[in-house]
Amino acid sequence: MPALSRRERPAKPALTREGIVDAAVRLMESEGLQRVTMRRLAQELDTGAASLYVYVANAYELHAAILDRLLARVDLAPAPDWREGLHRVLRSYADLLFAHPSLARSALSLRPNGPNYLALVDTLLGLLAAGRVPAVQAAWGVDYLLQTATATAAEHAVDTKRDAEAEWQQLSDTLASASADDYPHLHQRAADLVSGTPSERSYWAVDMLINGIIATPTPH
Amino acid sequence: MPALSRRERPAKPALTREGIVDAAVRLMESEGLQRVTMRRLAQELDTGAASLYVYVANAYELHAAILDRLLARVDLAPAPDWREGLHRVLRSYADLLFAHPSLARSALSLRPNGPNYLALVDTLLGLLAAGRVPAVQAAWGVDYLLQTATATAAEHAVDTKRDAEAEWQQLSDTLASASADDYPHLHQRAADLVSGTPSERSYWAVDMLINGIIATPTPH
DNA sequence: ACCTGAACACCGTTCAAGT
DNA sequence: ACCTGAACACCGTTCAAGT
Repeated sequence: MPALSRRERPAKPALTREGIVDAAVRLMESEGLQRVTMRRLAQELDTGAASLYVYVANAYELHAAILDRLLARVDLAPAPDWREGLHRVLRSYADLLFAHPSLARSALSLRPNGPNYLALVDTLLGLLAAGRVPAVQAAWGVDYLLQTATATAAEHAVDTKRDAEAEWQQLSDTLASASADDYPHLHQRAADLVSGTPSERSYWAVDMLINGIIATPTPH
Repeated sequence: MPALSRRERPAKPALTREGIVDAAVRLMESEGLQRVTMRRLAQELDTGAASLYVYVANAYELHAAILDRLLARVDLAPAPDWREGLHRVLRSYADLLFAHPSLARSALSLRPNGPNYLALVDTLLGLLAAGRVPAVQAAWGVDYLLQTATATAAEHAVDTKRDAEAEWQQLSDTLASASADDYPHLHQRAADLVSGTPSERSYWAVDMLINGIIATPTPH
């Protein structure tokens, strides 16, 4: 009874790049980026993997498009103060990546250049300009502000198959038991290396980067 | 003629964790980390993939062991001056990752804790102590010094299947043509965002981080 | 104890053949 | 122009059966 089965489900929508990326974002949010494969996504769209290649060059480009789409959710709202504004924007960006660990792990090699990424960079540049940071220092600094936020999210986004708690414990133990002879400085500061909460460290890192950017002139 | 063929090649050496990691490093250096799969490595060792699981928990652990082994090559030799020492050690570390792009891409999520990693951290802590950087700031700072070096190497280590030149050109073009209305700061500083050579930027980044670490007290 | 082949459940990408 | 099935060349991991 093809007529009936046709009425049971809406007609298969035509493939478009838009629709493919939409489905990819939904699949990423429900199953993680590692499940957003050409084959799995095609299955979701009720077609074959080969069909997607009309709209998407390869799996990498698909993943980059997902990140681009998600960056729309970063909160760029103005803050009372430029330094506070930097903290807020970068925390919003980091939170987004933390909420999508599998994406975070790929974000460093996915170099987005869509409108949402541009808006993010523009906002950060504006905030640094408001803080009277010299132009070139600000431009170079923005890269490292975003890179640190991305890398921190990526580091904390451990594969679901790995035991993050166990790995952390292992590192703590290794540091705590480091021999004073072989590793004198490590031995002395083992506790400091693992001190602070993740959010204390992130906040400190942003301040540290801002201070460094302000204090360090670029060559020529 | 089994006797002959046995003499043609040396007897198949017994499997050991050591031997497996050795072979993995060789394979990584010749074909890239993406080729260091359980199956491909097993083939290299003239056995089946399943045999490796006696010595290695999984593919991730194997990759981490490779990184650990490679960190032995980082140059930790003393420098005339603590700041210069930091520059040298971090450049040596970054050069190592640059020389192995596929490893660089994975290095951020591979959290090594072998003796070579400990020696690297110990050396960085010692250099910061020589610079009279307060203990906790130094301990937190070391993480970001290594993270930035790793992330920079990872960013520049584009997949061989992708066209790094084309992607860079694309980003440059996007920045250069950013509308002054939508992205006022970006439009104004487009040139600054892509200025400087990679090594100028890396050197600046290390200075910037050192200055930030010195200038930023940790909470409590 | 260690090693193996075979199996399970997957990948990205290409391409000739269809509509 | 777009879509498809099938193929090619791969993956990680498990497990029963052997030595």
